[in-house]
Amino acid sequence: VMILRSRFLDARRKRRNFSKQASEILNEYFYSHLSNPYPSEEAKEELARKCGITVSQVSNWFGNKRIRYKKNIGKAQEEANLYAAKKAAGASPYSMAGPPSGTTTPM
Amino acid sequence: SIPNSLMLATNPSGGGNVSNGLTVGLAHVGGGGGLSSCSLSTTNNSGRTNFTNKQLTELEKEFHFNRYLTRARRIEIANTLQLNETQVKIWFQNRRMKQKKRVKEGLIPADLLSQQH
DNA sequence: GAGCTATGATTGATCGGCCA
DNA sequence: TTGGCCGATCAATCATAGCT
Repeated sequence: VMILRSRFLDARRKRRNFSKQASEILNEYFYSHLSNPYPSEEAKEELARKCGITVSQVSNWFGNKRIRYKKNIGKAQEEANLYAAKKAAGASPYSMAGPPSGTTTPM
Repeated sequence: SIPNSLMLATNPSGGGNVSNGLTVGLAHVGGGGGLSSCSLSTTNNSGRTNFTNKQLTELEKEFHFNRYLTRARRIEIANTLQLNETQVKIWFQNRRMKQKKRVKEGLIPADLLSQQH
């Protein structure tokens, strides 16, 4: 693991956490599409635009989210419930076009 | 009936890292001093190869010379770097995708995609 | 400031689809 | 039918952000 490689200018070193609003938008989409958390290219573009990040960043976010959700479903369940409740309350200021296809108990 | 569910680690377009038989070079991630300047790559427990700095440098050099490899050149590079043909092929494939992504994000000039030596 | 967790990015490798 | 490439994704890991 001492592989240092020539990554001195690795972008990872300059990362910034996404804004809270962006995270809300992404999580909202993720948890409302739990049965198929794979946004299309178009959906990614829309998410990127709404979040103020790049499509690649949206892809990275979903890639990380899917893996980490799987690794700790129990912990994530809490978050899932949170977004499920938000959705149920209709308080979705960041709604996306297109039909949600998720439930809270898939995966 | 839920092909795209994350359940059971299935996904729509493949992926996944079912450990394969790739075991080029040393078959273990050295604990302490394994600096990447060593010429032999190492493979971790998940089957992922850790290319050495030397291997990466040579691959990059070759890529900048030509984004696509002929079969003959691939074999040559594989032998030189002590990697197998598939690893070299996949590395170039991933490298092209990486370059494409960077061009798309405006990080590097688009004309690189059409350069051919 | 140390220690630990959360999180965005990178990358070797896999999978399905397409094409010569 | 075969092999290479593309596009998307996985999974592990890196490096930093952020909280205690």
